[in-house]
Amino acid sequence: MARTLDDLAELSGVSRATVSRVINGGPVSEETRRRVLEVIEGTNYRPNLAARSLASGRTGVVGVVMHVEPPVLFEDSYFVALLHGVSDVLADRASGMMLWLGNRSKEETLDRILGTGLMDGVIVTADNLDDPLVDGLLASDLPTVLIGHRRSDLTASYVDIDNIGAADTVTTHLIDIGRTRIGHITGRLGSVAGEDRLVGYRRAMKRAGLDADRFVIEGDFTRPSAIEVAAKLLELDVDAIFCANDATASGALETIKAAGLDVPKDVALAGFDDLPVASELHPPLTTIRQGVHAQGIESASALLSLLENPEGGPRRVLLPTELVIRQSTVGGLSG
Amino acid sequence: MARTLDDLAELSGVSRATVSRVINGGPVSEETRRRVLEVIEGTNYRPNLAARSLASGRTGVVGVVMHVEPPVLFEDSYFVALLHGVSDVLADRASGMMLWLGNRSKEETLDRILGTGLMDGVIVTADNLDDPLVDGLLASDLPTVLIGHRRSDLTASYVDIDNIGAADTVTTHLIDIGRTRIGHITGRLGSVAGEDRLVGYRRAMKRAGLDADRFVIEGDFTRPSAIEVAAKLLELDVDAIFCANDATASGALETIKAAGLDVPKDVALAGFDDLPVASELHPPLTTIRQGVHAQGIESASALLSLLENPEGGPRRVLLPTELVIRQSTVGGLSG
DNA sequence: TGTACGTTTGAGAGCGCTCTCAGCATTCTG
DNA sequence: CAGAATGCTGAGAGCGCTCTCAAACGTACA
Repeated sequence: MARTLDDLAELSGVSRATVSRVINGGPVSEETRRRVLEVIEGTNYRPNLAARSLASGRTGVVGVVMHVEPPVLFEDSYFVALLHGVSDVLADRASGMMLWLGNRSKEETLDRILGTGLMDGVIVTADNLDDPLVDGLLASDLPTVLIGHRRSDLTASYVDIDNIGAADTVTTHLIDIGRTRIGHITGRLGSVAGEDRLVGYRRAMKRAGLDADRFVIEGDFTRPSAIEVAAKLLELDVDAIFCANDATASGALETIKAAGLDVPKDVALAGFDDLPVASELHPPLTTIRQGVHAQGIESASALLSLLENPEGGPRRVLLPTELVIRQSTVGGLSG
Repeated sequence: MARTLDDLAELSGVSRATVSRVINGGPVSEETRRRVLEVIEGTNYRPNLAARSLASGRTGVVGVVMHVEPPVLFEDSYFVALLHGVSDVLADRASGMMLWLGNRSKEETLDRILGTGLMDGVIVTADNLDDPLVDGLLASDLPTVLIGHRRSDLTASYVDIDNIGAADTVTTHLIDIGRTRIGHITGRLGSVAGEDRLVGYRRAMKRAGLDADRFVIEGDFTRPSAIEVAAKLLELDVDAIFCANDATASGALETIKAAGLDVPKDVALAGFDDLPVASELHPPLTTIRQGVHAQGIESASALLSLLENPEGGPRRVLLPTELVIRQSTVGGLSG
């Protein structure tokens, strides 16, 4: 069984270099190529990635960094959806995907990632305004694509959505259906999405001449925290709540129901993400569809494109969002 | 900046071999070790993993294979929990984790995994009775630990639970509270867990002298399918349903409520897994706690132990399960 | 026929590390 | 005190691949 290029070379009567050319698509005469391919066909030869990497500096392996706390990973299928999109693209075009989760501190994780030196590039979720892991990756010479981005990531490649605009849109929808005492359970403050969605909420409220501060309460993107803080919002007698994501909305709904109130009659409810949970709630949730799977796909494509053509400058993709209106805000709808 | 072992060797006035010994814990005099470590401290030297791998055949990278369809990955936090447990252990003791999902066929995935040749070993979920991916990994020379196992995996290392016993236990619980027309929505048939839980259900029913076939209906571990098939079970006028997992129970609950029936008064309901969703349902779900996170931890530990000491024979771990009784079967309970 | 050029191929020098082997110094044993 | 055992170190041979360089062989043109 042929194990190395030299074995193949001997079997097909050419040099190692020529076999390498056949495998990697270098210039080889048709006849030689055919002969070598025939030999390869007959063996189960697999190139040794370590050797290739050592010689060429490339591995075909891409890193995916999602430095999130376990509870968030569980609670919110956002990351799973993202991962799925990324892996769809990588499975086709890269030879492997290394996953880095939030098991260790960001500093340690950064150190490991750079220390491995086995990846051609990384995709990293940039949730936080202040994030040494993202900073470190951008500062390194490892090609990096961000999912989400901070205003400071001027020269980075990223895939993102317009959080401010989308939050404005959904808040405006609540205003349009006649609500005036509209609460907002924020995402984790300090996170890009959390802060930006708050900005969008404020913008819409102010434009409508409504109080933009009184009904804001801090959440952290998780359902349990929403269950807790939603009660405080109800004490303020709100007639609508815009939640920073669907998991938060699911928690708020729980609290609203427990208080004996009706959605949407007493309190209209809206989320953000449009993950499967949104359509499974009772009533189904009005939310912002942000195409998480698409974000995964786009970020992986951007990274691969960056690797193929490093000279092409940073890749920047801003994906569209869509307001999905369901019965949690407009009760009469079917579906 | 020191980039290679030779750089370090020159800087500290010893040979490359000695520096390598310091880094890898070989026999070196205290003084030399101290001097070399001092030099290393001053640089940000990182060993080149590709070179190390090429020379030693080891990489410190471990593969995790979860060949599941995307909907399942979303629906069921089982896999996320598993991944979390695995990564907790690997983050400490291995240098990286490659993830392989179900983006391609099992044959192709197998080919890629073996082709990469970059992993010291793999952990693979062995869901299916018939699984070419698992067969291929076991037949290869890549050290492999299964999560779940088939009866045919006689010589393999695995981490598993007693599905039959646990299903018997939960079914017996339904019998104990006085139910006689107990339905079962199976997991995906063809899967080890699905089949074994059915066996456990049958065993308990037969022992109690109840009809073990009439109320069995096929599901596939997903919530949507459960919503659909639960209706058929209700037509048979069941007074309890044992669902093959929590996601299935969540779907069944939806259907039972939609039919205007009360849980547990009219229909008692039980699941399997004890994922977060179980305690979030209304009423909270009686289920089998199987410690998914622990399974992840155990499987990773088993693999690392296998890598450290290949002579030690296969590692086999059978984890305990626990019946968790909540209001979906015993209405009067608090909590 | 001679020169120039393009195409195809092979030789060989690494890539950065591990690991064996041998050499030397030192200590222990009888 | 000879000889054996032990501890530490350096030299050097790979691991399997890529990639540059130059050779060899046409072919085209003057």
